[in-house]
Amino acid sequence: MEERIQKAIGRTDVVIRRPLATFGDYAVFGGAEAEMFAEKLRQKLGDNAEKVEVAKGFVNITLAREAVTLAVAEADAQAGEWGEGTIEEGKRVIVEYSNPNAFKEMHIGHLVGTIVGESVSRLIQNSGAEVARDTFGGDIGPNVAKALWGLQKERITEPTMAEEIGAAYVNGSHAYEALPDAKAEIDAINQAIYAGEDRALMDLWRKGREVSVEEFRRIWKLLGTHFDFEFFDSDTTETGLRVVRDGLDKGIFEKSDGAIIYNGAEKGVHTMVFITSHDTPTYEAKDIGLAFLKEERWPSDKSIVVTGNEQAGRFKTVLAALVDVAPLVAAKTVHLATGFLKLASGKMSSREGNVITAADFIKGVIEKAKEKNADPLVAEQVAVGAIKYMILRQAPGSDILFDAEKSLSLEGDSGPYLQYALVRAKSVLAQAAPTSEVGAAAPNEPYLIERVMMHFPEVSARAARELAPNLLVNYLTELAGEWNSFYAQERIIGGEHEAYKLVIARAFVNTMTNGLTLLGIPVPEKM
RNA sequence: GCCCCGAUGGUGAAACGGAUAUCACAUCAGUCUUCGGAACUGACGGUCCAGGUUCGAUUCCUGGUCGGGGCACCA
Repeated sequence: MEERIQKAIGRTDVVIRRPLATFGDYAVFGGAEAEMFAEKLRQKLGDNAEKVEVAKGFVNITLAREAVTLAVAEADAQAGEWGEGTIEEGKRVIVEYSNPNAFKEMHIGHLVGTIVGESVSRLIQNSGAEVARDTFGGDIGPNVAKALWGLQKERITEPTMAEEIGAAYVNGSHAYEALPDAKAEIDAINQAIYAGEDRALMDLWRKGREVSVEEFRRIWKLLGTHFDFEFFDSDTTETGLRVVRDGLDKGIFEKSDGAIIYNGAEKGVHTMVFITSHDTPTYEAKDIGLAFLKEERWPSDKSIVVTGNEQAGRFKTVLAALVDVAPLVAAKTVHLATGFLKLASGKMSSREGNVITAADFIKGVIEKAKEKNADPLVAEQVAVGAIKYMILRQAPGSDILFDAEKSLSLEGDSGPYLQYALVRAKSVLAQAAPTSEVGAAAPNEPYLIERVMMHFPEVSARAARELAPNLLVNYLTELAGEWNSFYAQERIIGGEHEAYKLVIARAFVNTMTNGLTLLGIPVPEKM
C-alpha cells in the first residue's frame, strides 16, 4: 500500500506514516504541496480510498471497506508468507552475534546479543535476503590459560561439564591476581597454547573447548538460534597477525614500546594495541583477521556485528583500522550495539565467580513459569517468550531492566500477553465449524483490528531496515490489544457476520504467528 | 582528564524534523464473568535545564546538570 501511495503521488522521497487512528490509515506530510498530493491520490486510488483529506499540511487517507477487506483476506490466505518482503532480494547478509568465550560460561550479557542477533537475522531474511549467522568466541588467550591452569591444579584431564570449567577459570583468575608463581605459570601456559606443541596441554584445551561449545549449543537451541559458522580466535590469529604486520610496513600501524598499535588520534578513536610486545595478537588483531575470514568463507554484501555497547569504542578503532586495510570490507560492516541487562531484583554482581550465567537465569524464569503452566514445554515457551520480549521491546543500545515478576505476570506489555492473545484466537478457530466460503459478508465499517492488521508487512520491513525489532514488538503489542478488545466486544461464533469474523481471526493468527516468529518468540498451542 | 552513549507521567518504554507526545505497569473507578477474566472500558499524570536553527523541535546544534560505558600490551 505504501508503494502505491508513493507511485500515486509520483515521488519516492515522501514518507508514508501511520497517523493517529482518528485521522485515517495512512498519512503523508505534503506541506504546501498537500492539496496537489491529495488530488493525485484521489485520482489514482479511486475506489480504494474512502477519504483523502488535507489537514495542517498532512494528507490523510482512509481506505475504503473493500480495500481493507482485501488486505485482511490476504493475511488469511497467505498464511506463513504474509508479511514477507522483497526489498533485500538477492542480497547476502552475514550476522555475527552471541560471541561467548570458550572456557567461560555464557552469562546474561550474552543473552541480549543472542536474542537481538537472532531476531535481526530473521527480519532481514524476511526482507528477501540470504542470511548466514556466525558467532565468534575466544578460545585462546590469558582467560583460557587461567581455566587450563585451574583444571591442571584439580588434576582434571577429562572435563565433562561447563560448570567444572567455569570454576577452574574463577580459581585461575584469583590465583593470577594473588600468587606470583601462579601468574608465571599461567603466562607460560598462554604462550604454550599459541605455540601448540605441548601435546597433553593441547589435548586438554581441545576437550575443554568442546565441553564449553556443547553447552553453548544447548542454550542456543533453547533460544531458537543456530549458527552456520562457529569461529574461534584460533582460526583468526594467523590472518590477523599477517594483515597487521603487513599494515605496519604500509604505515597504517606503528610500533610503540615494542607493541604494534593503531594510532587513532587522527580519526578521533582510541589508540589500541593490536600485537603485544610478546608478539601475540590482541582481540583487535583477531577481529581484523575475522573480517577477512568471513569474506573468504561466505562473501557478503553486508556484514552486521552485534555486540554489547561497552565494546562500541573498541569497535570504532577496529573499524578505523579496517578502513585503511580493507576499505571495501569496512564499508559494508555495520556495528549494532546492544544494552546491558540489569535485573530488577538486584543481586547482580560483576565480581568474579558471582556473575549470573545464562543457563541459571533461563532456568529460574522457567521455574517461575511453571507456577502457572503444568506442561513443562509450555512453561519453557512462556519463559523464553517473556525473556525475549523484555529484551526486544526496546531499541537496541538502551539498557534493559528485567523484572521476572512483571514479565511473567502475563499482563499487558509482556511476551505472554502476546502468546495468550494468540492462543485464545486459535481456541476460537478450533471450536468453529470449518468454513471456507469466500467473500463472506462484512459489516460496513471495518473493525479497528482490521485496520491495524494490514500494516504488518510495512512494520516488518521497517524493523528490518532499521535493525530495530522493538518496532515490531510495539506493533504486535498493539495488535494483541486490539484482538482482546475485539474478542471482548464481539461475539464471534454464533454472532452476526460469523463467517467474516472467522476470516479476521485466521488473519490475526497468521499475523501474530509470523510476527512472533520474526522475533524468535515461541508460538504455543495452549497455555 | 579525554571520548562515546543516555535523560520522556510514580515506574519501564514508543515517537523515521511535523497534527492533540503513543503504550504498558502501578493507582483509582467501572464492565462482566455464556467463543479461555491471564480479559475489557474509563480516569489520573510527562518531554532534565538554558540558549540557538526552523513555518514547526522529544527529535538537529551549543553550553550545563545528572547517570552509564570506554580510554594501548585483558577479552
